[in-house]
Amino acid sequence: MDWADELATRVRDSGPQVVNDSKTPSGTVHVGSLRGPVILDAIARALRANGVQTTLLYGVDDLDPMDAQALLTPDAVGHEMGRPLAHVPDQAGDCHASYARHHAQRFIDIFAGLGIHPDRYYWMSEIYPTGAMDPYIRLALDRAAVVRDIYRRVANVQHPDTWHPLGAICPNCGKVGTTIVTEWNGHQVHVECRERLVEWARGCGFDGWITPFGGAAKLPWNLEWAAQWSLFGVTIEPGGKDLSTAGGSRDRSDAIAREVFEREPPLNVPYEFLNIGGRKMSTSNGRGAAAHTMAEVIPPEQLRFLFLRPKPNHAIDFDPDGTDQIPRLFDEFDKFAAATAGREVKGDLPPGHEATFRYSLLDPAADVASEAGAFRPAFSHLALLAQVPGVDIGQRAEAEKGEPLTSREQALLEERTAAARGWLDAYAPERARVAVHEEAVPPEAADLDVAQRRFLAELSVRAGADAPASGDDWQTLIFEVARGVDLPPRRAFEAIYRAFLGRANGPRAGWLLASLEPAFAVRRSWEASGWTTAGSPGPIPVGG
RNA sequence: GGGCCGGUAGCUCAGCGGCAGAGCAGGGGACUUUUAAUCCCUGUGUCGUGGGUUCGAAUCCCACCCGGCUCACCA
Repeated sequence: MDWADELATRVRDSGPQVVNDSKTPSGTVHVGSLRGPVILDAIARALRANGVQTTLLYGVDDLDPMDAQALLTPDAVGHEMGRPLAHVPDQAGDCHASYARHHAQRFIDIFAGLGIHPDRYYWMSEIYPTGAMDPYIRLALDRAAVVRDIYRRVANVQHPDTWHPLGAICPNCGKVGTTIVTEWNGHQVHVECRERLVEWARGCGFDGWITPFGGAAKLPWNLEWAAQWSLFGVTIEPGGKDLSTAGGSRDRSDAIAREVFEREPPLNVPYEFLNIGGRKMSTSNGRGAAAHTMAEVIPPEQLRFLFLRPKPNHAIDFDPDGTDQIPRLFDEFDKFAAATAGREVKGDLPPGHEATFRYSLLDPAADVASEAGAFRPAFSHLALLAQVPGVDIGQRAEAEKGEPLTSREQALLEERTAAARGWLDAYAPERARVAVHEEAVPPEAADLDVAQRRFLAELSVRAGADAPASGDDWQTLIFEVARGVDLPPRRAFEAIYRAFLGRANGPRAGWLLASLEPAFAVRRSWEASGWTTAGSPGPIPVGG
């Protein structure tokens, strides 16, 4: 991801930078909408790494009108639709001051979990009453004709000549989505709260003059955006493709910044979205897409990595459902970590891979070398171990590493194990699942050759006699018996996997068998061997 | 209709003027404690199509085809 560092180099000599983004807290968030904030954070980190004094701002546009009734209780729809989000009561009733606070807080909590810590959150519902927006409101009203011209020219939207760029909050019903300003006399605006201005909310019919300052009115979206740039001195602001399209919101706000507020707009970093399975992300496209599920399965650093690895203007096609994309994401992350730690890695690495790793870390101040060098067991291996009862994953990881895990590595292991379990629950393809076929000998056992069947028969007899109790006991026995019948260990293990799991490979066989009912282990070995008490190998009684 | 992104090996993608690449999957082999481990070997693909520029094009230019997203009301 050299793009962030390139950007930083580009603005290095332009003085302090203010990076900004803002969001309307209209409701729930899906994973894809986190790409913007992650990019925002990476830009801020890259600027700081390049010695640029940087302020990271995040705004909550909570004076925007409530326009989604899905999250309102039915009796609240009529009264609340069209009112500023900050004035709508919290529907969840969990002690937030408003609907906007509730949703914004949930969003902010996600930020923190992803290592995103803006220097300041600002709330438009708090900014307007201070009068800070008044100069911009005045400018917008004075230059209403210019604004109308911009809409016509840039966005091909023709407003009536009486239209003024201001959203007054109706002094009678408190709604902002239903009002229209038709006149401005330099002190006051003429407001009409129309019953049917929009389909989604009802106006009260108010008609009169109000003073539009100090929180009595808000600027419409495109003007508010441009005014924020002026108010906060924003120099960089990434924008999703929904805004950054030609003739779209960003173009309009850019023109407004230049022609109405007379300020050069900030540098845009347009970014693409995250698609699920080549389709637009939504909670309805399958079990795979739900945001909370995704967050359970992908730890924060891998989620950051997912967003930061591709260039911002490349769409991310993520399809975790029934695929190995999540294990691959971990493998790729581990590869970047290994490379950053200076270890030899297979295959190619994109330019700037060290930066990608660094900016994927949760803690901006983390010791990159130590993080990169930390032991991380392979995700797919964990997913396998997680399916075997009685396995001590911590012990296994330690054995693999060859020395005790540090406390950090212990934490990584736990996080990753939880992710693996979540993946198995929600997304994993059938071939990644391991299940003991309890009912009958799996069909895959039919492929066993005579030597393997002999091994299973012998194993059954010996296990019946020795009663191995632990995984180690079983493991030793397996090797012993294999040696006894002159079968290479690899083929011996394959025989066990086919007989019990119906597949050619699996988790450590000794521990697998130790986790089963001893009588069952003995019986199944015998059944799958096709041996009879008479001692001759007959056909294997294969079941479903 | 406008905009953006993509179309390179079975899959995921890198390469973006100089001999078509990697990972994974697949195939073959080695390994007597190996556990989807490790190691070695294995890639003949109209680089979406058609033109053009160039000594040389997957790469630059033009046109087109296909796929996806997005904007065309508000935010």
